[in-house]
Amino acid sequence: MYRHLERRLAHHILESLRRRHPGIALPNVVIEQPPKVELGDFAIPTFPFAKPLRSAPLKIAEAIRADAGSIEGIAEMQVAPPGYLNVKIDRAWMAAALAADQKPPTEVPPGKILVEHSSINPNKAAHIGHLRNAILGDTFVRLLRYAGREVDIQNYIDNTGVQVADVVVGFTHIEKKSRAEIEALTRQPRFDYYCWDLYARVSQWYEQDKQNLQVRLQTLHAIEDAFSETAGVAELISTAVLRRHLETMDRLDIEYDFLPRESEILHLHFWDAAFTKLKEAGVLTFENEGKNKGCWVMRRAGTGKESSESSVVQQTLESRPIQEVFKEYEKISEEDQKVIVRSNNTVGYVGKDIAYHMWKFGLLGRDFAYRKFYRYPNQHDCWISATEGEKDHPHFGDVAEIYNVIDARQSEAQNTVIEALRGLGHDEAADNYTHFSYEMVALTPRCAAELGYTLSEEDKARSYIEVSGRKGFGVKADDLLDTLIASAKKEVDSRHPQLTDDERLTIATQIAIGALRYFMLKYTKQSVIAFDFKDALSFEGETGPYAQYAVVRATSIFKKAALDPDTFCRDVASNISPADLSKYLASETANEIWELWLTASKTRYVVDQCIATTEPAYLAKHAFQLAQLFNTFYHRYPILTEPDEKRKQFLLATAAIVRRELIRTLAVMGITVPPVM
RNA sequence: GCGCCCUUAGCUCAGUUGGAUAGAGCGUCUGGCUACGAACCAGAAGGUCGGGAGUUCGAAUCUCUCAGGGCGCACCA
Repeated sequence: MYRHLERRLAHHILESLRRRHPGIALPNVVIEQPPKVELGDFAIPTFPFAKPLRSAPLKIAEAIRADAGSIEGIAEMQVAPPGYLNVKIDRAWMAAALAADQKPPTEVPPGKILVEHSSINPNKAAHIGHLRNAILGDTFVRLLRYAGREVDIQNYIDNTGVQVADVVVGFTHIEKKSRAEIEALTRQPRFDYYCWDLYARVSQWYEQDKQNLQVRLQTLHAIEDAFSETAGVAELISTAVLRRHLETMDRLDIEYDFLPRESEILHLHFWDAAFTKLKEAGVLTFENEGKNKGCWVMRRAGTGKESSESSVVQQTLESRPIQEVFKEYEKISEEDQKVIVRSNNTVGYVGKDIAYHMWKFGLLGRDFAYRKFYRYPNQHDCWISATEGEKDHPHFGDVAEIYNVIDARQSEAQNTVIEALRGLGHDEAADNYTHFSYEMVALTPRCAAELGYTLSEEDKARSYIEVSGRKGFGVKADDLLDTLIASAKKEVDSRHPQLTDDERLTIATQIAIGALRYFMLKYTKQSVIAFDFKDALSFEGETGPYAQYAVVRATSIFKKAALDPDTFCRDVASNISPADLSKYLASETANEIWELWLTASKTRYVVDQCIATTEPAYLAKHAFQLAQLFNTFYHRYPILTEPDEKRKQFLLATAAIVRRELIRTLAVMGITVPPVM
């Protein structure tokens, strides 16, 4: 409703200016927030209009005000020096709309969206870096769904790469385990932890003797042959670890719809189909000389295509033979080449990714086979790719837009895939391809020391240290969750000894997840998170539990009043007359409470902003702001002891609406609220 | 060397398309619980927004430049 009103206002102002000054090109109407609520709810700077209209900002503001007439939902406009038009919302009107939970009609763009996130190598336990990815991705999915979009969630599984090969080497060459022994191990709890340690040992083993790297190459090669014994072992291990990843993420209420695997991209010959098209379109060129001799290469993204393009134009104008110019244009300098097909005819990661993304947009002409892989406790099925699958399955792929939640280090590879699509003539697909890029999670030197790693003097001076799966250096996702739950449990135990242990554990788990998810969302994507247990385990201040606590407080008011907060909330619109809303919100002293209503009305506005900027952190800020305003309100206005019955109803309504919006906001972040805490 | 990102309070970070007195959390200090639960609230101290130049009525925000830091730039994924 807030967003709706803002748009209506912008439109109205622009129209009125156009009427007054026909034929003059006008800049966009900027609408922002005045620094204080007393001044108004929207502020329109009129400076940008001064030049085109040849008039003073204050005069323009005055003219707009005079022309405005009445706008539904707007109470009044005031001109403020040096050149603002401050607009006040009709508080009772807005509050009534919010109380009735009115949602203005919005047009949902057509087409399905595919969000790819997590994509953890299935060779070891998930760590905090993977948590950031999954939480960002899952929250973005929830944002899109809140906005009414249809979304498929995919988790790409690289089950034939070096990382899986390394663990296979560990089992078969270092531990010399038989297939049966490995199979028995996969049934042990937290098999992924076992692999975590083994993976680190394999890396050491390679370092001990470079000859050992030969084993890796052989293993890698053997895995690609679907019928080999090694491929069977790799499949066994990667599937078991994958299952563990799904379990870990399910603890955070993160689910997937489909798990496309690299093995199927290989075995179903996705690449062959893509390769043909890429050659035809001239995206790939064959190198006859230089260091990439015998390879099929393409131009690396962002490597000066524009300059060569303009030089082509230049040279064409000089009327050189077109073939010669074309040849020069095609020629990519060695350092700008990205090898897609190696000289031994095997295809690299980027090539497979191009094929996979053609499939995503329905441009490949091939499809996976599907079978059910994992059923969540809520009965939702997660499907996995297969060479031969089940007859009935959901339709995946062939979508209108995609978002790939992948860390910033891979942006060049991502852009190369986008350029490949563009080179194939699929500009629309390329435009609808978003690399949802975020920075990594590192450890503070203190945290690293706590984990028992000895640091160099250089490392100690850094503000953060990168985690390394290869060194087994990092914080495992399940360990962090366990620590968080134990820490929350201790608090809950002391606060609610009357509850059963099960109840306390459930509450502690909700708090732990709230803390973790909020922690991962409060930082903007481009900020490297320097992880520290002290910050992550905090339940005070700008944290998830702070926001959860605000809801619990609101709930407890209704409990004490013997009211059901949800039904009360539903009936608010009919229980309180617009006259009363107006009376209690319009007075000069009501600014504080109005600010609470106003903020509560912005949930959808913030959601749209998060989607448009692919930045979920704004939602975390919104939740915190709402909780903070509510806590102040809670402290300042005792509700149950309010003698004026009508005012009491109004205060209860305020609590009910804020509670509703806060619960919704937290839900989009994947955070639930316990009944008590 | 080329490309992308970052530099805001003691620490960790916000600051939407340039707009009114640059904000929050933590930490420090001072207060507030016989309660709609203090996982909270009120208050104080703390900033030449890395340096410099430019564009603009107006710059933390845009441009250039310098300094410092991070990450990419494999016939790895």
